Amino acid sequence: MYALADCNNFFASCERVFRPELNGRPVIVLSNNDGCAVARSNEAKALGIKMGDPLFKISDIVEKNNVAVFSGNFALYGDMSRRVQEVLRGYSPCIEVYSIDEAFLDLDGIDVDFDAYAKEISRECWRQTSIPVSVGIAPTKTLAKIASKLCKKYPKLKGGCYMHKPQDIEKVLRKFPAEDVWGIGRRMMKRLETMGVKTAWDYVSLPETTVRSLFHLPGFRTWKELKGIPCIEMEDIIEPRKTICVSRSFSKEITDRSELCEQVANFAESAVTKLRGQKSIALEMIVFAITNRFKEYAPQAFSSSHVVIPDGTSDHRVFIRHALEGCRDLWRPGYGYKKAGVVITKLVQEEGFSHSLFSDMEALEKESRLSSSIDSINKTYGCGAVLLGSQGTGEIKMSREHQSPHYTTLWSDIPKAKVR
DNA sequence: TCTGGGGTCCTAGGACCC
DNA sequence: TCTGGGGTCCTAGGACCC
Repeated sequence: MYALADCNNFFASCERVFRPELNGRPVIVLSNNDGCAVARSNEAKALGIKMGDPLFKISDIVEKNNVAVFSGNFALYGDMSRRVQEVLRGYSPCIEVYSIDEAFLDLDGIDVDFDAYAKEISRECWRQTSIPVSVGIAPTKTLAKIASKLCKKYPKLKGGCYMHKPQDIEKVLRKFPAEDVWGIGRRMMKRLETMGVKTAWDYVSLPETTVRSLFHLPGFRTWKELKGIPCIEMEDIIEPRKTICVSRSFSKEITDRSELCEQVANFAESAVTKLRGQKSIALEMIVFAITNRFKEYAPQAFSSSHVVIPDGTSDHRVFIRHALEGCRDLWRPGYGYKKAGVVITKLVQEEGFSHSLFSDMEALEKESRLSSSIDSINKTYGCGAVLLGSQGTGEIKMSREHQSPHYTTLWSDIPKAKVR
């Protein structure tokens, strides 16, 4: 059996933990730059606010209904996520953190009343973190996902749902929209519609040969999982990332090359910090900058530069130097760049990596010590405590007008309690 | 005025090998 | 006239996820 624990309206719920007066009031959380709604409380969903709606398009609804609006506060969400994971670890020795707000638990070898177990996990998450969590338990990951969605729909399930009898599963799948199944995306749904497939049960009822030929291996796996045959395994060991990307949209378009370079230096610094965090070495990267795709009449550009790092590096200064070369190379005058980023496309593990025969090992050693010092200072005093000159002030040009305090990650923002 | 960010996997096709 | 057979690796593009 597998459990899926999914935090309800996660970012919005995080904001409510420290602002309990917002319970009952619609809450939305915005993407970077205060662009789109990326999380909505149930009340906000009921108002018709959709995932990804740009704020300026829903400003009427927001004002009329006194919606509480927050800029994304990812330090807070990351920390709350970690707290929920801690609780979950108490319920299975094997957990896979699938995303910031979801985790799978392998329940193999655990012999309990699973329905009660699911409800207990949910209750305990709430008790320890004040985050509402839906827990679905079923014979496959795909079915566990569906079970957890049922919890959100039916409050009487008290946050936990165990689904395992074939006749129960059939009953659920007959009513469950195919497009809400994990693994069935928009493109696939379009094809399914033309075949008359509307529910998960319709999909399961397709012949195996049809599924395999039209939807290949991924679609076939989903089909089997819905039938109760597990074929998506637990990925409980954290593997190093195969690509690392840091990109942002700017609040204002950038038309000056040195300004763009400064931003790219900051993205590169952030990327190299992630790289070092997983003990990898970068061999290639792509630096890109794009214009505002929504401005139909403005000249459009997707400028990018492919940078090869011959000896590989995980050094702050060397990496940023290469990123800046890329940035200068891709720059085209006459465009207003709205977004840019750095993607590390080829990386290898530091362990076992051999430098080129002609590398200056002494210089490398020196650089490596400097890089480690940068890491430890920034770790102790916070990201951006030490910067390279090319990063300017270290700030990314973004608007964040509605950000909540860093309640759990900054000493200065810890809530104060008065004793009377 | 204003529109997010970061990943993974699979497949087909080309290059190259013997 | 007639032109093999089997591999691997890499990449781009498409699909999916949150």
